[in-house]
Amino acid sequence: MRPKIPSAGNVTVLERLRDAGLRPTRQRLALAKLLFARGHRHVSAEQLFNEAKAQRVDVSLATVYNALHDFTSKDLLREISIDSSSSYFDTNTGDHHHFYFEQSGRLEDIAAHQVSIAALPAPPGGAKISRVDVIVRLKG
Amino acid sequence: MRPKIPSAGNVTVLERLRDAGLRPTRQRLALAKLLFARGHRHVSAEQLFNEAKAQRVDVSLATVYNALHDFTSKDLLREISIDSSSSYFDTNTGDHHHFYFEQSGRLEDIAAHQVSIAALPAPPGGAKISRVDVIVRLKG
DNA sequence: CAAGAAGATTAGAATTATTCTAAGTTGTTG
DNA sequence: CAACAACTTAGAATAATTCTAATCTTCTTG
Ligand SMILES: [Mn+2]
Ligand SMILES: [Mn+2]
Ligand SMILES: [Zn+2]
Ligand SMILES: [Zn+2]
Repeated sequence: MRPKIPSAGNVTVLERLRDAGLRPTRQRLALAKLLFARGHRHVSAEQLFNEAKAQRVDVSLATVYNALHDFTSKDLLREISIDSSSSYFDTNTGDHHHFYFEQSGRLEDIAAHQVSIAALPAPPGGAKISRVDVIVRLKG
Repeated sequence: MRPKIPSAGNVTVLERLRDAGLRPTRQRLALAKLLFARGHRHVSAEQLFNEAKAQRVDVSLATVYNALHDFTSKDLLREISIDSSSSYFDTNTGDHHHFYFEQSGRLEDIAAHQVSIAALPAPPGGAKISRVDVIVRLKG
């Protein structure tokens, strides 16, 4: 069913998982392929689960959640909470910002260099900044 | 138990509700007082519910949610979703931004004038900006 | 003031995203 | 290959939020 020697398309994904210290299981490979195959994406757990089902990838919802969190903790993904109804996972882990289409719930990247935050007050109590998120909410 | 003629402290809150087109019920008055009595706040539904209980204000959790959403729809509050675990309601509805203490989950205001966003790309498809949120996440 | 209507409250059930549990399976390493 | 840790999973559990439908309150009008 699945090759011992990974087929071409899997190689990069497999290495990516190994480099991150994650075992390249069938489930993780399939999910990583869906996530990283082409371009950057913003997906919810439910969305990814449905994509997997559509492609006959047999994986449980618990595993989708586990994988998303594992990938996030290894910096292969970034978790975004904008809409209280569910989290999004962003395959773009670099420095960037977002347009948020309020009516559809869709996210679109804004390259970091397109936004310039000229001034920011010093964090209280000498705290360290872990990241600055700019969310441009769009109506209609 | 409760005065027919509102006591001094209630007057402003009562007017605020009426001006917003909301009936000043006992529950809304009590919650509005907790919310707006002093300074700006960022509270969750559960937090507000607990404060009400602590002050012997008899109000159901459903009413707390109803009031928070009613107030939000009348622009007396703003809803913020940062942490996927629950929503915050912000009594500061003016233009401003936030520090977010990742470990405690606390929010602190940053005055709008303290942040300057020099450049922003035009929204795709001619969409209109409804608001720009800057969230400075603080670790530790 | 006395309806009556519109609006608000509420207990408790329902919903839903997410997490947990515990048992079985698989990947890695020597 | 053996042994162990890591992973997957069905299904139960959790927790924030919403819904339902019955009961109150507030407001308006005569
Ligand atoms: Mn999470
Ligand atoms: Mn809401
Ligand atoms: Zn992104
Ligand atoms: Zn605020």
